Amino acid sequence: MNPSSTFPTVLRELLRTHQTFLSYAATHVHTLDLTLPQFDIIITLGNTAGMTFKKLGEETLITKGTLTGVISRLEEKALVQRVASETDGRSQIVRLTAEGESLYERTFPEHLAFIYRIFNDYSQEDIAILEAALLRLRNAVITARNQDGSDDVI
Amino acid sequence: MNPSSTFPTVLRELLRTHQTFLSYAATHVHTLDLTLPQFDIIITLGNTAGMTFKKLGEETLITKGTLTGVISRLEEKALVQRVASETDGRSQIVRLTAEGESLYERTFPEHLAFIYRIFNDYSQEDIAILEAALLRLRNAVITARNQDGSDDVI
DNA sequence: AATAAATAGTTCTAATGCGAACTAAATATG
DNA sequence: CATATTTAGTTCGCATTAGAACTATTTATT
Repeated sequence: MNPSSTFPTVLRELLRTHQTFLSYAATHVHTLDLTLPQFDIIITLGNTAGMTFKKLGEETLITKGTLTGVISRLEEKALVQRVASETDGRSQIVRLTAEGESLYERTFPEHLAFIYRIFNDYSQEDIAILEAALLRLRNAVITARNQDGSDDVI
Repeated sequence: MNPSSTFPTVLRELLRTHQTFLSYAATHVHTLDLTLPQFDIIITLGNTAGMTFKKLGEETLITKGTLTGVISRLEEKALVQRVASETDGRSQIVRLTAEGESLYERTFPEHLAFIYRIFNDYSQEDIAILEAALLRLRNAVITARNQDGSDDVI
């Protein structure tokens, strides 16, 4: 339809929106001297007793290879700590230190307020529409992927 | 609403959808021995007489610092070339080599077909709704950013 | 014209990001 | 029980990614 667009327009819009949002979120997080993935870990661990790398990766969408490095840097900042799992010798539990908890308590509310400012003009229904549109697109991608001649349908 | 979610749910969904789409697109592009940004450059330059780094960055959403490296790797693969601009001594024109053109001609249609498979079940109206939802979100982020006590409203 | 400010690319640093290979531990299977 | 397979994290290689500092050139200002 639009010969000048490289990806179909709607997908380019997805990338653009994603990028704009990340850049917005980063402006707040960087004031805390943290990267976006690092802060994502902090708020994911907030109000929990900690979780395994596997669970943490699933929650934050960070792959395990990357996660090792992110956690190590947070450990150097003394915001999280690794604890060996008592039930599974392979597992490490990651949890906030006292300092990490304190950071979380102090910054999460303002972060949430910062993010929610985006939705000032949204009604509950507007948000539902947006979320449904995104979910549908994601499911459409998954469907396309699974039709890709491969049999690994999960 | 959902206390276990770190970012508001809808934004987490944006990240998830974005990631799922990129991963899908990459499965095709990697068969060409190219990264996603590299292929993005190829298809952006396809059917053009080339463009400056600045324009190319705007089209592909790749920042200039990153772009230098991506273009250099494509140049090593002999798919693009840098040509000094005749009108502006600061500018470089990037354009496809004959080999790059050939790659583009050969792979772009199949890439498009691969991508369009996502929208198999979408009507034109569905796509319009999705695009409008994404655009609205992006504009909402931009609005929030510009209200951030800063005056740099563009 | 001379200087100041803006622009185009490059270079650099630190941190993801993905995928593959690797180690150690747990589970499945015989 | 012994072996094979799976799983959890780590490590490594390569390529982005953003952002800041830098160079060369162009445009604005006076």
